[in-house]
Amino acid sequence: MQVEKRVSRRPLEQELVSRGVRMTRQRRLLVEIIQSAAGHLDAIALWQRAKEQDPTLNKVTVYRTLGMLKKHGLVDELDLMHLEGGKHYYEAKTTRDHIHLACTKCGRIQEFESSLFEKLKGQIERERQFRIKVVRVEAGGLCDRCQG
Amino acid sequence: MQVEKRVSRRPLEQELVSRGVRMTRQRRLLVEIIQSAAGHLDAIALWQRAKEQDPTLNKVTVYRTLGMLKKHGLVDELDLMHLEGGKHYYEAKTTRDHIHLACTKCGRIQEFESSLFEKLKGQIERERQFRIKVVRVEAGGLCDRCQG
DNA sequence: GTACTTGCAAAGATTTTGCTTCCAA
DNA sequence: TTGGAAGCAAAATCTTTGCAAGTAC
Repeated sequence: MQVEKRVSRRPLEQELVSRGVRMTRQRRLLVEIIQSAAGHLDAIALWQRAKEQDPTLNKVTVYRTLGMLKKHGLVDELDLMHLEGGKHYYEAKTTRDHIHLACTKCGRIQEFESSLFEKLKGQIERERQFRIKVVRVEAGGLCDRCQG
Repeated sequence: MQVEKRVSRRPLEQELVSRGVRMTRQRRLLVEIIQSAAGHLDAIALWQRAKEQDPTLNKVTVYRTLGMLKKHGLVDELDLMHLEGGKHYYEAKTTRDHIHLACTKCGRIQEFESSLFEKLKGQIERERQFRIKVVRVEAGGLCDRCQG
């Protein structure tokens, strides 16, 4: 199996600096919010939080920063089964991939880690000679609380 | 493990009729294209194919028909890692879920079936008491042809 | 100083909605 | 016949682009 490239555990800001990315006031703020966010943020939610601290920060800057982070593989982009519209959600990439379970009734998002998932990735890389850079697993259905 | 609800192997049209869905000329055509399509179609591509046979068919009807099929669980909605924009792709739902591998270099989409994937779904349902209605696995990376 | 980044406005892409007319059952 | 579906136009939602002014290194 391919050795998975690990994302540094250092804060995103340090990671970016070490990659030669210019750190602006705006990027510092956005990156800090993404890192400390409890849940999954979409671009507009991120923008709204950022504006509390920097009211001049433009929405476009949010999209550009997210694009930059995505290009560097430092955030994962999620759809969460499009529970509400076609927007995307972002989370800082951790060392271990996880599965998102989206309840179609209450909207709750759970995360799930599994060694089976790791094995599945290994199987894909081996059997198809496919080098996985990013993988997304999302399930929609009813969570334990929402069943009959 | 939960017993998976199986989609009938009958053509989509029959399936819809048996569910009491009104079959119009437009729906018959769209459903036939989706079923016989080789790859994964987005709404506009589906519309363009449909217009060849029925030039009056409106784009909105395509969106509404896809929404109806999705609601009935008869198609899967995919993003294919947003290789080209934010659109969605659709495929007729088969009895067995599969994983989509999207090559970020050449754009090729491969499908991958695995008993590990089935096991993983079982694990999720068991350990989280989560009743999976739809699940989507998409991996982005380099396919065998695009490495080295 | 210079190349990269931001803000602003505008455009682009995709999908949804309101309403009238039409048609399948 | 009658409730649901289609067509049309317009709007809503999410994201990207062009360009002038600003800023990190």
